[in-house]
Amino acid sequence: MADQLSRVFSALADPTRRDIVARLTDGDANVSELASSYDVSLQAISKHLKVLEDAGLVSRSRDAQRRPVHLEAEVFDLMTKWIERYRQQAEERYRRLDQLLAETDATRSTEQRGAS
Amino acid sequence: MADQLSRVFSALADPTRRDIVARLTDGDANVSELASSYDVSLQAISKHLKVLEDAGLVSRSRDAQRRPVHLEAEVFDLMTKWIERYRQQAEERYRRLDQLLAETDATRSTEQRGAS
DNA sequence: CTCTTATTCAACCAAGAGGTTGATTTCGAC
DNA sequence: GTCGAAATCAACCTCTTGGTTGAATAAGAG
Repeated sequence: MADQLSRVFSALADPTRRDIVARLTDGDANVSELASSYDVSLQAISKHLKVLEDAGLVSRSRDAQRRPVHLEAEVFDLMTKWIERYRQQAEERYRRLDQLLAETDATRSTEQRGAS
Repeated sequence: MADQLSRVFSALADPTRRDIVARLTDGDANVSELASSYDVSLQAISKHLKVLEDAGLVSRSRDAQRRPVHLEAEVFDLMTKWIERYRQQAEERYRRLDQLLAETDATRSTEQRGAS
């Protein structure tokens, strides 16, 4: 479908799916266990889990008829890396801007330059 | 529409919009400047910017006919907080599990307890 | 085997997303 | 005032999404 980062962000754009993720930090759970918390059908939750699985956010094993859902924490790093990169770049830019503004007066008298 | 967290995740689920965000870390840009980088219409980019603005990821000021787009870094914190909370909880859970497994032998002889 | 439980598959539907093109607004330049 | 550039609005189209219900599959329990 799309790249993984898109799938991860897209998966977490839904409140029900974010709630499922939150729930899974307390431990693995079956589809029906998860479904009991929401007022949508079991099939709807099954679909949500497929989306989370495709994004790599959860994995599913097998225990008789049950399919325990397990949270995969590693994928969060992918997002964190993306976010932090741009957040830091943005902050860096503000920092440089502040510095530039602060230097405006000072530099005028001494007249020194340095390429970024 | 939806809660802000949903809007933010949803906004970043699109590769073009993520690219726009990346582009904006280099500095503000007009709609047409941004649009020139992509092979979709200006109107499509205008729509993308509206989505980013509704999510609080960018803001737009006015400079004659131009509408400079500015990246708002603060909103990233909202996501980071959400992600970190569950990532840490998940890691915490693994840590406790490891500890539990490690204690299984040791505790058997000394028999001491402590509620978490 | 048959029954029951857990889950998925399939078909369908309404609403939303992302794209298009054409018209309209907003402002500076002439 | 008129022209042109920048951007948005509006109508439309197609594909996706999140939901439904009903049937099918998988696997333990009787």
